[in-house]
Amino acid sequence: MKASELFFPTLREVPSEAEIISHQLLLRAGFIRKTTAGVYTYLPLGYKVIKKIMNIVREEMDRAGGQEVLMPIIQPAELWKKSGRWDVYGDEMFRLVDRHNRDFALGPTHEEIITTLVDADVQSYRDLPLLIYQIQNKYRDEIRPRFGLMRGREFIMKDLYSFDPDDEGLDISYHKMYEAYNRIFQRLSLQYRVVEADSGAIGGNESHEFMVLAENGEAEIVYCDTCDYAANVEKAVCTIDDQESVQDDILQIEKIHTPGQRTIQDIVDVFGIPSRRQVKTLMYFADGELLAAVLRGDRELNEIKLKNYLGCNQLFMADQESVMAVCGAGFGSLGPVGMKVKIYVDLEVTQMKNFACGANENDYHYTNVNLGRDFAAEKIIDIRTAVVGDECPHCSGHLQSVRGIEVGHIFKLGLKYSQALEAKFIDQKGKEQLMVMGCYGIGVSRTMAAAVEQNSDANGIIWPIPIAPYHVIVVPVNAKKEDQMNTAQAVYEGLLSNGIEAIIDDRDERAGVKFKDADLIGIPVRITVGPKALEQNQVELKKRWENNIELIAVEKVISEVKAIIYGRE
RNA sequence: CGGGAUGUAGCGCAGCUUGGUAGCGCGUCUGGUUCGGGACCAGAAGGCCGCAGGUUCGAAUCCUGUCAUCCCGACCA
Repeated sequence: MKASELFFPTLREVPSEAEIISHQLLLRAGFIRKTTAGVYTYLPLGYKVIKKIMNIVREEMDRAGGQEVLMPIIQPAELWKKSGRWDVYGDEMFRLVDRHNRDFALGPTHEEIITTLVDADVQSYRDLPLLIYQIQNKYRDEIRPRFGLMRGREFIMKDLYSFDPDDEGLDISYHKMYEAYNRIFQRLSLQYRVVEADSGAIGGNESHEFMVLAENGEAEIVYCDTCDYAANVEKAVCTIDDQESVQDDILQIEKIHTPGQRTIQDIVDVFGIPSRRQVKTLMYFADGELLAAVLRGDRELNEIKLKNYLGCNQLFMADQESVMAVCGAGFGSLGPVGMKVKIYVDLEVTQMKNFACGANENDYHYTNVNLGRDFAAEKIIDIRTAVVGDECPHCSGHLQSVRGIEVGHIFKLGLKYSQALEAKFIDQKGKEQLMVMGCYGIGVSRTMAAAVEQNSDANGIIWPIPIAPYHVIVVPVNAKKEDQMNTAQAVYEGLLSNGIEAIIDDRDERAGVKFKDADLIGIPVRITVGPKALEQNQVELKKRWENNIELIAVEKVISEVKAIIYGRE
């Protein structure tokens, strides 16, 4: 490709809307342009990267036994009503109405379509297992699209669905995908980590996320410093740390006057009771029912754990008025003693003795409160958010934390959709059975952003070779000098005929401009044809990720470049 | 949806407080000089001042509404 003909509008300045590095660089380097919030156009360079990622994904899906299809973006409401998700999915679904006033959605995911399809056309156990996938746009009207490609409302996703006759089959399919995903992210040359995950709204039991490690990642990952346990904080299990257990004698409960003191910190400041000797009481509505969650004063509630435990659809913090009406006190004075609603107590509270909490009466607290004696729990469960330093749930190690970008997520769905959509088959005994399903997603466009997030420097992007839009850029220092241009042209054509993807920067620009652009768009190998070296019949070779420049003979360029590209790939 | 901020030329910004008919840098175009890390000189094009309404002799500027974008929180590939 001639740079003079390539559409890659680079920007000198950072567009003000871009906050994180991948968004800034993809805009500046001319890979993407925003059409509207969370919706982007991929320009030639950007789309080349997307296609490379897609191809790696496709190869590995095929290798794992997947079969590629293409399902519709426009999906009829009936399917979603049948699965029960038309109402559950809520505002996140883009909805539209056709001329006959029928409801449709732009597909946010494809369980409904694929399950219906498989149900209609698969009747026998002989046809299972089936692994069906597609790479296609998904539509989710996110509450807050963000960070360019990182969280779009339209994005490119690979989604595979597995259908097996039984749980053992699902285990095999799940394992195949687990392995395939590892191969994919290794081939993409990304630093990533597989973590245990919450299965969220999609449902199901077992689930793993593939996280590309990056400071700007939206997800927090905790991992053990001794064993290989790693999990999304949303999921990370908290155990009781025996070291924390308080051995004191149980004391008499006391009510103290605490005028104007509302927060845990107030009680620390005024009474010197450390936050770990206090208990906080949070009020929530779970599908309309008010409840209290109680945990140690210095801990955070993990709403996902609570929600999963309750099995409710909606969980949100109660408002002050509702709380006042039921408890007779405001937020800062709540406590489990005398609480009139169900109390869910965090596991860790069982290790506490003689702690302080609100008295459910404004401006009063209790001290020396004890679980069991002073109040009863509806249930004692793990509902706190794991933090750095917690004991590992699998060994005696301790948890560390890093941030990551979720680029892949695999789920065991079980019977959730096959039940709702009646996806059945006839087993060997002639009996009708429900198919056991799994689903497996990779955010292709997000992966591109994640790759940039992980591979850049002050000058621009540094593409990993397997997904670089071009392998080599050939830069004649002065395109008007015939000898330089001729050599550059010869090198360029040699690369092309050897199957190497190359750009020749034939633009009548100063060398500095061409170097800046080459760095910005992140082409892995740069061949510079300049006057000094050319006298020796040499050219310069620079790897984007290194600072030094090598001089090599013109006739050796092809073999050198091949060694770099295929050596690293 | 709650909180915060911003909309002025392709990009980055000034002008707004104190109304008087729009400016700077970069980019673009033309000519010339240059030519190994975003050159220089000369000239030029390019603006519904987000949109609508109001106040005023007069609005980018003041008022009201509205739309859009971005950031923080709940959502997710």
